[in-house]
Amino acid sequence: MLETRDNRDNPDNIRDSAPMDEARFRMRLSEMKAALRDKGVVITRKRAKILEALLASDRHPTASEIHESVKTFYPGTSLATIYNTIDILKETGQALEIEFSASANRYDGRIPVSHPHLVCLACEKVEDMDAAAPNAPLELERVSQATGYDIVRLRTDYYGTCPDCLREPRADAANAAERGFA
Amino acid sequence: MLETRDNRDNPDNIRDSAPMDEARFRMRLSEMKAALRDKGVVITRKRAKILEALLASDRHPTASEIHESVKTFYPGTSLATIYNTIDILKETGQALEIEFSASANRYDGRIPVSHPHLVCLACEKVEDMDAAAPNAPLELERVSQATGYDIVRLRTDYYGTCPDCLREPRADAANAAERGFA
DNA sequence: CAAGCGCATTAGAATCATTCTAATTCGTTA
DNA sequence: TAACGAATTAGAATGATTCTAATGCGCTTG
Repeated sequence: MLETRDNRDNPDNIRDSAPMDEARFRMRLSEMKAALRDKGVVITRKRAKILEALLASDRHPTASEIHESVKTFYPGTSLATIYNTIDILKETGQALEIEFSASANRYDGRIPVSHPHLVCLACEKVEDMDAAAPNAPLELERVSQATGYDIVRLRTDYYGTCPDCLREPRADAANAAERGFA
Repeated sequence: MLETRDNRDNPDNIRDSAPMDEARFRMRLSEMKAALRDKGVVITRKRAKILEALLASDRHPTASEIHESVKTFYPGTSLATIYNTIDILKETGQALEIEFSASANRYDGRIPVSHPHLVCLACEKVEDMDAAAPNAPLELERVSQATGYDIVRLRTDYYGTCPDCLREPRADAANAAERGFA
């Protein structure tokens, strides 16, 4: 079930929770594959499905959610394979890990460079926020200068309750389950 | 062993890794205790030591680091007590949890409101960055307006390598151990 | 001072995401 | 077809955190 978009209601909306359109999806997918092949990584059928599952989800999937999705095509797939592939994606800069300790980590393959996220504490969904992204590289440079650190990545997350959960304050667990990865 | 400060070298330095001075330490400590008492929380001797350990560390301690520290005073102390107390601190807004999934979470009792952190990927130390803090509340309001979320917290972390680790690129593990919680 | 109540604390088990290990399978090239 | 290396696997291991059920301690009240 696709998420309803509220963007019409608010012209200044800086949320970006929409599913990718077909063209963008395919472009990003071949971009990822090309980047992997450049590093000598073989794109197996399972790995291809993992990339697709990562891109198809509009809520930043967990390893286990990707696993569920891939298993519908290749039932025997092991969770270890998902983690292996995610590791490669992280190493090659093709996916961003969004760490959570309470629950499972989530992954962003759509926009692998640092950008802000909106995290809903009720349903645990993670949305991209495009607005502030452009100045991120400058920001890294500025902070490196000021601190003496060699800064390589910036994490910016806004935590709160999303509009959907504000509207229907049901049991958190049920709410979260309802939005499960398709 | 105290951390050497490089701040003299750079007047624009926005790092804040110095140990608190005695006066600030005591002020913040009684502030925390007062806040807890206001909520009806009993300040036991163990809990007091936990607060002190949290404030005394200049690298944002983990639960286990706090545990080690408290055990030098009360050897029988259980890790569960540390986690219980941290939970209370989180609930009452007196400590900030900095989540990591790869390793243990770290806690900030010195500045419990959202502010940027510098995270060293080599030695895993976490430093406060004061500079950008003032506009954080405005930022929350702006993002709430734009997204329809009810934003309650902002997390901003800069990841990279700290000046010390850049200078002496030793084995990461040894480096990290060397800076252990005192 | 004694009795009783409730919170604090405990040890250890349970949970859960992630990583590791060692064995097996697959794909490609010779 | 044979052989090699990489991909994949099941299941064990790890490690932080949470849970559970029992015990202890301090405080109040009679």
